[in-house]
Amino acid sequence: MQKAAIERNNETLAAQLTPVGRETVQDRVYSELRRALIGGLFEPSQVLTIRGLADALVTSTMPVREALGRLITEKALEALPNRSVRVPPITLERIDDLLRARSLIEGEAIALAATRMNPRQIASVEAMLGEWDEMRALKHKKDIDREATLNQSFHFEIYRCCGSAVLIPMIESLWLQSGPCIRVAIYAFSDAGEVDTAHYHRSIVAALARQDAQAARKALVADISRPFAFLRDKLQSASKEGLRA
Amino acid sequence: MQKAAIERNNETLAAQLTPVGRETVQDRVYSELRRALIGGLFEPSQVLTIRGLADALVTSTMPVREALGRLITEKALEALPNRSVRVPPITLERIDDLLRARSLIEGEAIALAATRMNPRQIASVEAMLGEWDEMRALKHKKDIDREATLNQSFHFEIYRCCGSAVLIPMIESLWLQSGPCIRVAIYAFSDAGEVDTAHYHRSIVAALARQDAQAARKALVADISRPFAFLRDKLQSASKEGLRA
DNA sequence: GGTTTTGATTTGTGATCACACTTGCTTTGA
DNA sequence: TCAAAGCAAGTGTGATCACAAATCAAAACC
Repeated sequence: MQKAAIERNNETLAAQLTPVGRETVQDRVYSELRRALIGGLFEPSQVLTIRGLADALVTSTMPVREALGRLITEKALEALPNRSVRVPPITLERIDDLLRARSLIEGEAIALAATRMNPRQIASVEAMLGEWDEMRALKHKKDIDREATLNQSFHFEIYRCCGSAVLIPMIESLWLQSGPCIRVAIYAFSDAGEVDTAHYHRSIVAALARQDAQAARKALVADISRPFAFLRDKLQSASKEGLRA
Repeated sequence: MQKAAIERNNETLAAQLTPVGRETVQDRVYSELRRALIGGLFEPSQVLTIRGLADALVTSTMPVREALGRLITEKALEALPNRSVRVPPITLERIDDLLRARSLIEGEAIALAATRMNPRQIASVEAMLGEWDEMRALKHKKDIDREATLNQSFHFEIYRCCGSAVLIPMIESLWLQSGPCIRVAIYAFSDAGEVDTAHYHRSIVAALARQDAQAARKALVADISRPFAFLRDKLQSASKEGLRA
């Protein structure tokens, strides 16, 4: 009965070894596709094939088809009547629709978070703000991927504080759906000249710091509206071009 | 070159034959599981196995596992660390969380619908109200399944008018998540004596008829709050019981 | 020459198998 | 007597195969 000794031994082992995790291949495929979608690696209307992705990800078709199915149910991808799957095309209605839904739900999440964040959590997002300036000062823009990742962390760090296990997955789904749209807007942005994204984030943090839920909601809506509005204008003028041609 | 003749022939055929559809087995499994979930055929915390469901549905495991994966991503089911899957258990926090999300999103949807419904659509949901009374008068209650189905049709008939392709799938996901909870509340309801659900629906329709978005939202929130509040009380007293025992 | 038909290739779907992990029970050993 | 080891049934995951539907290109046809 050396129970205590064994227990102690296990503890030292646990301290030395790093957990190897139990992620399935399907989970990795799913995460990777999510990352690609939010990061805008796929273009709107692009068709994806199971075997093509399986080859690219160096797995068999099985994990890929299940991951695709999951992405289709959360509307991150679209199943065509041909049974092929593509990333949803951009339309004016869809842009307005996504913006409205995001304003509603992310606005609610941040309003909740504003009343629940403790000083520790506020300091954490404030620190991200600083990290941001740093990156922005170092290399003046063009590191779009890094900036997008940081932006995502910033938002979800806040949303996590809303304490709702129901709202957060919905927000993730919305980001997944708007990812491809946003990305084309961002690229157009960086060509059209820099914009002051930092300003919006600063006013969000300020509102959170003084627990002003309505101000936080307002600042957030302004923040997420910007790329959508830009994309909207771009699409409208493009459709006018098309009409003229 | 009898193109026109062939075309005409095809048209007459199309008029005589009813479309057989192209639904896959996986789609049918998914729909069936959705129906079961919303209808409350599965109990909260119940564990589901792939092979068990495949046997019950008389298919192979393949369509079932893909359908389960989809239901897990929309939080209608829950993946345990053991890799087994169960319908999510009911907790107080989850009840409040679901009610808040549903009030927010379905409230927004009905507010949008209120400004967009045409007389034809309003007449349609009004007719459902009548159908309801009819059923209710014929066999006084106890036909819970029929009533739940009618309730679902009533709500989604309205939501469809909001014109948002983004909000509606989210609402479906929320119904899927709250299905098992609601069902235990409904059963408890029908034991605890009848309640006037018709009253709420009537005031919803009245608000819609006069295009009063805020009144519609308020009436809807009152409607969906009722079973949640009931369940909440039931759970609280039960936990007190458990504490005492 | 333009349209239809045919055939080859690609793709999604469902079934089945192999393997690893979990779980519950029995057996073993102190 | 009771905890630990061992065993057996059950379960999820990934790979592979068979098949039907879709796609595309060349060939045949009027």
